[in-house]
Amino acid sequence: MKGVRQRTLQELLRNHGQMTVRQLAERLEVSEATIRRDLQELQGVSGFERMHGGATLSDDNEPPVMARRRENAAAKMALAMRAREEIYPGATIFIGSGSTMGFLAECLLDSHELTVITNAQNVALRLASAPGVNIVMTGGALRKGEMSLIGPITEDTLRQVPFEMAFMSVQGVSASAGLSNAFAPEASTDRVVVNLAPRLIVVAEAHKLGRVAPISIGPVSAVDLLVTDAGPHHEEVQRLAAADIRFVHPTDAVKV
Amino acid sequence: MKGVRQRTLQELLRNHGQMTVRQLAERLEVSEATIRRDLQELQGVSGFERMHGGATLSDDNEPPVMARRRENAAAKMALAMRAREEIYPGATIFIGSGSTMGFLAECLLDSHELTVITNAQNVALRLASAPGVNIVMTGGALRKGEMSLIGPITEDTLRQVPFEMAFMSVQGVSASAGLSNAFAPEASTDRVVVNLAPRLIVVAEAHKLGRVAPISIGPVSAVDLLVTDAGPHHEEVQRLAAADIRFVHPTDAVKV
DNA sequence: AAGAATAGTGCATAATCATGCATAGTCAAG
DNA sequence: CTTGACTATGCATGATTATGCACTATTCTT
Repeated sequence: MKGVRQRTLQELLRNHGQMTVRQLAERLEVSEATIRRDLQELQGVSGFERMHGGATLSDDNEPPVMARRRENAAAKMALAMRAREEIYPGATIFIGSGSTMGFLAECLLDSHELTVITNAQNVALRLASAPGVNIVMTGGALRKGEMSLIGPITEDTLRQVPFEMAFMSVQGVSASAGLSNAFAPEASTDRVVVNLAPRLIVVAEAHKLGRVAPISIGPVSAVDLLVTDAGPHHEEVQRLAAADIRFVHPTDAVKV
Repeated sequence: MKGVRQRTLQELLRNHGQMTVRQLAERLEVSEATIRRDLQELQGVSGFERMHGGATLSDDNEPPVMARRRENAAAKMALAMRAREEIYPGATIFIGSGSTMGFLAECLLDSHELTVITNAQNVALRLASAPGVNIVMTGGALRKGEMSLIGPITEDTLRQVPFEMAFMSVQGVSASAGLSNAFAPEASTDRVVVNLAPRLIVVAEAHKLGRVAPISIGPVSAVDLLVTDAGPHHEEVQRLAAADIRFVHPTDAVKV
């Protein structure tokens, strides 16, 4: 029954656009638990999104980075707002790609006399409506999922445009393995940023601490400030603290 | 129900343009507190703005280039479709900025093995959902109204990335004064494109023929093909024909 | 500046979710 | 057939999340 039911489920979703778990359970004459299991299995297979209460069709041409915007939005915004405090008027800063950096852009909408260099489309688009912000984009190949520009052209541009500090988010931050990312060409660009940044500020949600992605970007010692929502009891935070990394928490700053 | 409701909420806003918290609460059958929480979460996600009493679509920060999209859409699309015919599989092309170029991007969504170099955000965004199209953006300063990248960085990038043909639209095309644009920094970038393009295809609506904008971009002799919807009786068309410019009409090609 | 309307917040409750376990099918080998 | 391994499903449970209500803070109106 399973296969047939799941096929029907997708059909229903396509026709209705959105349905609650209850509706699906009634319509398909199975328990809600089963519907939930089905939805979990079909995650990512067929263009719909799971959400509390039900599921809805997802814009199929919406890049993943935009979808990730909705995940954990509050936490990301808190991190972004804390990161913003490091920026002073008149600064020239680099902002990397990722949904958290999109939130940072959001925080900067009413800045004055700020110059932002970025390789991220979502950042540039957001800031396009900020009258007081000057935007410079790096060139490069467009990585569609992330809406970021990467590759040799990006790196060349970065070397031509000096900046005072760089904000970036990464897949993994580990005291032993350093900063890491999953996708090689992107990691190469990130490495250039790490090398060029006079001051490097890494923003990482708690679950990224201790994680190690395939490609190394640089040592943790390159990090001048780590903005995270992991509490001081988090064991990776303690290891990072031992490695002399300064980190701050969204609500209160802690210097170690 | 949260997710489903929030999707509906966005739908409602898009349709009504503006709604009070109370209206939304009644329509969605939840308390006003819930609506407020929803609105807070959706802040910035889908172009609406929160305000005292409710929420309204925010179209004020819509860049002019997006607004111009709606003007004369049919004619622009016709021009874009004609321009597309010049593109062959495997080509590497440059596409400039402007709303007409946005339509050209639209036409290319299901191309295969195409590499597009562009300095226009609207073009890049549109093509981001085209699986068969490789996108390279030039770097540069973001000109917010046009959503285009201009300046020395853009020009440097252009010199580094060879392309086979360039599509651009300009403010003025005149047999005597050549190609012209209104904004100096942008014109400088355009001039580089004109110089670098092995084959230059200019797309111009009828009202641009004969017009002369303040800054010259290059001579008409640089144009390899002019795509326009002006009929052969148009007097500037006749002058251009006399200057040995090939031009084509959206529906039928005319070689002069 | 005062009053009214709207917004934000903490908390108790209700809804939804994930998971373990038992049962009922399903299929293949004997 | 029958047996046994495997899968699917429903139900119950504890955990998580969402919501409404009451209250306080803020913002608008006059």
